[in-house]
Amino acid sequence: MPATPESRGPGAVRNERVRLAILKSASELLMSVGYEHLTIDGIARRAKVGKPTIYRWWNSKSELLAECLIEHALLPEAFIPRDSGDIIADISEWFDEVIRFAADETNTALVRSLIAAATDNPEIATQLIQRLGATPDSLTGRFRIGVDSGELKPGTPIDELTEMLLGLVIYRIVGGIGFRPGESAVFVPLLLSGSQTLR
Amino acid sequence: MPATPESRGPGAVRNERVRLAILKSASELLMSVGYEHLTIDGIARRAKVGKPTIYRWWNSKSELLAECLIEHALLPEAFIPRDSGDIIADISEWFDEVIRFAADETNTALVRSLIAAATDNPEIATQLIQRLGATPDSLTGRFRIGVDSGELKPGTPIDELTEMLLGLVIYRIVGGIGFRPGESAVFVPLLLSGSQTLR
Amino acid sequence: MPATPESRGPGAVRNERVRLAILKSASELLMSVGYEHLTIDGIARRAKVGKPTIYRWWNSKSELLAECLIEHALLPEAFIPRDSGDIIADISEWFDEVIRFAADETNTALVRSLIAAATDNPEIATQLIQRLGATPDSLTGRFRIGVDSGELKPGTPIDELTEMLLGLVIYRIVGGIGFRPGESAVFVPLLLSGSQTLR
Amino acid sequence: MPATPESRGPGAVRNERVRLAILKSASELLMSVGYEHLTIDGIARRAKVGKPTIYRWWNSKSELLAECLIEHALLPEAFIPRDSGDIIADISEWFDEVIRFAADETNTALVRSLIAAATDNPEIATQLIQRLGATPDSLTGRFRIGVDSGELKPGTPIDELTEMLLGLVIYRIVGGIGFRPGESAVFVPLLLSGSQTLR
DNA sequence: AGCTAAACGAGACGGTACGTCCTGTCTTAAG
DNA sequence: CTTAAGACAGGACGTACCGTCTCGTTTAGCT
Repeated sequence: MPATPESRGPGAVRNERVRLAILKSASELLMSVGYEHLTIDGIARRAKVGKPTIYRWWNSKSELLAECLIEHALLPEAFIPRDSGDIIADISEWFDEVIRFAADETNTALVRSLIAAATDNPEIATQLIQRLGATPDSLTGRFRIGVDSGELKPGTPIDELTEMLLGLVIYRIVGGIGFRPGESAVFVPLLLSGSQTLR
Repeated sequence: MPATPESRGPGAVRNERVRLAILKSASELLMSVGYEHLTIDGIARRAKVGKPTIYRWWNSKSELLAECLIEHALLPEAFIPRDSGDIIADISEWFDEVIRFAADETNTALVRSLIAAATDNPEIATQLIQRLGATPDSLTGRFRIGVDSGELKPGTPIDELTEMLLGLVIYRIVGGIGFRPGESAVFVPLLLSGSQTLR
Repeated sequence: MPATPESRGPGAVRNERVRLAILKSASELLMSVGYEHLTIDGIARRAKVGKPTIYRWWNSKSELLAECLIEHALLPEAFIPRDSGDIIADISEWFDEVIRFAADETNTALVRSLIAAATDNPEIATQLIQRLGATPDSLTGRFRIGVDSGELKPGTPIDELTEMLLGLVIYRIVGGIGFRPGESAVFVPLLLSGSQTLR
Repeated sequence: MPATPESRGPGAVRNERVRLAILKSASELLMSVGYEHLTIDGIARRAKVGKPTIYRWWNSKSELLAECLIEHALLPEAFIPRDSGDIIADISEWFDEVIRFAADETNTALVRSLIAAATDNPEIATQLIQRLGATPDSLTGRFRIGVDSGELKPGTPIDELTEMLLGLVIYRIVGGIGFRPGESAVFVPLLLSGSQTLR
């Protein structure tokens, strides 16, 4: 059982270097072999760490991966829409960035792995969609701004818009469908047309 | 790959009873233990079949599951929208049916397992989304009818509408978010508002 | 169960070509892979024969090998001592021939395999020792002649002499010890000195 | 290959209890089912041990059996001739003891199994013949004493005498011939007559 | 010449064991 | 008390054979 950070007795303290080596190894292995073939043994070997050290701090592979996400060892950059005042343009730009990201097969394999992992750990699901855009300072936030500034009608269901957009991304990645450049021109107006105010 | 059915030389023929027993066992076990804990050994034991018999016909767990889907041993009923002439009502009804289905935790666990499986077998992805509604005689078809009958504007991006709707379903199931009854009243108009014709 | 030879009704008769192909394959495989790795599947494959055809006529691997020995498909030549009138010379010559045979590693491997097979089939043991020399027209026979002609004392235990000589050969082959050329000059006098008559 | 005992770094040390349980199980199973039906799975099950634990320390069934012999888990008692001053009597007594041992069908089955095993592992051959008598403190040794004390002629080929005697034993056991009580009276004088000194 | 039953090739099948890999727990020695 | 190393029980992996069982096809004797 891990000691609580505060009232610590004698003895060595948790070694941060070790913790980071484990997160790094886990991330690298996930990217190279995928979730199915990711093993604790492999992570321990690569991190030059004893297996029990991993089990001491994490209860499962997916818990470890969740921490990788939280620590930005995986998916280091998030996708944040600009605020130019033109919501269609900004969301389209966000979408194009996602398309560019997904054009790299390594990235889609990684996200697929994370979706598989999310399947048995809600924390990973949460982290993953936040990283893709479901946060107050990303997609959701931009929609909020749109409502507040009058670009979008009052009462526009912001969370639902976000969910449909991210759902689409996940759908395409799981389905192995890929994106065509320029698709933002189809999706974004389709989704927002009913919510825009007439100017 | 074994000989094609037509040009058969000598030798015993594939035993259909055995094939069905395996599909049945695989389906039942997937539902009861989930993809992570689904084992070939377990399937063989439950089907009272030798392990090599499974490997003779399928190369992997996921290939076997794909055939389960194709043979309707898994997700036996599909979701097919009605055509009442009112597309909002029909799609909402479809959505409500999905919500009812997802209200059962067993079902969401099953779909989650299938999404995990789809992660390393595109065939499963294809089958899964078809079963949920991405076919010409289901969601996609109903949108098509809507366009043909004039309910929806000409040029409405039918496939994209389908993808967003199914993406949303997958998003919610992966994320473990669940649905609230009546949500169709939010999503369906949101999605279709821009595509409807004025009457 | 094969029909009794007498009361045969209609129907195809046992195919001699097939029988010989099986014996040949079994012999060749035994020589190339050894008893441990000899498989019925392999024999059937090599003989281009169905497995049940083998099981129809033989109940076990070792039974099949026994027939290989009987049919001289294995160890085709036997070791037969000459009768020059000088028993020491003749038995030594026999021994030297055995040494020459055992100098070939393939042969010792084969005999080792046969000893292993003899371990669970007495028929193979019988055939093997007969082929090496335990028959009335081989080693045993030559000893008999020696007694009859007065070279050896009356009452000399012929079978026991044979057993010790063959036992030695088996001992050396099992033990992987091998023979040194000229060893007959040690063994044969050692064994026979007490049984010779004074001339 | 695990680290040499001296230069040990960290890590749990080999568990002796486990090692002995495996040797014991292997020995018992060999005696009860024979070499042909001896399985690693069975040994592991009976020893309540994981299969990989066996493979960690032994590369094959026969290597494991060799260690059983070395550790006296198999054939615990050796056959050691007395030294009464009368070599014929002593070797005959040794032989009678072997006959008594071979009268038990369990024992001959065991030795047959070991001969089969020796067939693909020279170490087993070595151990087996040592246990039967080919050591300086057993049969070979008694012959040596005979030479030194003048009972046997100087230059008597000691090793060859041993080989013929043990070869005979193996011959009989492989051939399933068995011994008749009192046979020592035939064999021992036959073998030694030419080597005895006249007193 | 036609019939029929056996033998045959091919190969599916239920099983058992293989030897490997991984899991999660444990033990040891070093710091 | 933490850590690296690694032994351990357990269990699933995917493969190789076993011996039995269908299949269709071929073949040889009998009618």
